[in-house]
Amino acid sequence: MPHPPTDEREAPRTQSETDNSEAERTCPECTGALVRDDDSGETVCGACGLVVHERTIDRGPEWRAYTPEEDQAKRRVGSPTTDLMHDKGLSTTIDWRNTDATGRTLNPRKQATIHRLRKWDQRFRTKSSNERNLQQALGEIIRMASALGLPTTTQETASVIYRRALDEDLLPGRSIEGVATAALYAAARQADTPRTLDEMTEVSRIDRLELSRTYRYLNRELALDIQPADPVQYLPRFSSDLGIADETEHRARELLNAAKAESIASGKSPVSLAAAAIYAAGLLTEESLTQSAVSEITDVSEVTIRNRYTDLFDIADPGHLAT
DNA sequence: CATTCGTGAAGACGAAT
DNA sequence: ATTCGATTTCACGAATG
Repeated sequence: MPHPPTDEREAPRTQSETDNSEAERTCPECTGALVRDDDSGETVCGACGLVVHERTIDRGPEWRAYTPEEDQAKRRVGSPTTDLMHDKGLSTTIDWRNTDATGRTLNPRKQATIHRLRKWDQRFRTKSSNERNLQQALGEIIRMASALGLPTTTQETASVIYRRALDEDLLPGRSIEGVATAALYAAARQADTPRTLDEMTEVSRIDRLELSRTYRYLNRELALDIQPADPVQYLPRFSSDLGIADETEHRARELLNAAKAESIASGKSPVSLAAAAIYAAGLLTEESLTQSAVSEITDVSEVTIRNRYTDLFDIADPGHLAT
């Protein structure tokens, strides 16, 4: 399946470039300061060495052809070399002696450099099997993320989390798919665009229970420290899925904020509260929203919606019931 | 007839032991 | 690993419009 020289360059590039502008100046993993390495074109964390941004990837062919003959001549099989492969397949080994090729001892500054190189060389080689594992996981993460409409930044966060899990040997006994899904779930929550467990399991091959277990495991072992989701974060998505008026969504937001202020929200499932708030707001704005409709798209049972939305009315403003 | 509301049994989860 | 308390869900029937 040869790809045409020109067509492929413009089409499917949409969101990825635009949001790379002046992103964060600290490492997402250890919050150390980021350092720009001009030799490799990478941005690297000064503290833990995490590579944050690799060079922009150009998936098109790196050559151009102006005649059919030229096209035939330049066409070849395989992808262009990219920076995604750390050594482009050309591994080397570094000697352990602190001498140069003629046997002379290196000066201290050079020794330090070599020491660093050796350390990284070691890491790269011992990680080669992990890298293959990572490739597969990243593929899954990207696939699921696009199915859920999650942006590239979230995918990057997910891959960082996955990498950490890999580094800490958290994988044995767990499926790659499971950890990948859990990492993406965690990343979505960290980015304040949470997806429900049910939504995740729809695009993943693992079931809800395993996802939930794996996520908790990651959360604890990696000390991800993710706060419980804010119900408000679910509102925009649910609202647009239900096709309700802005007015209604706005009322729902007010109800949730009131609930938060009265600390009614703690201990309850955030998704339930969001669903209940939408239904309650629908009553207030006379929008014909049935419990079953809300239940349908939020995956919250009608019973729970009933229980929660009465709570919301209780604390919000007891005078509103007549309208 | 559709929608809403209430109830009790049952499952799942987090915390504590 | 088990137990306990709170929350959510399921199944059902009743009331309301």
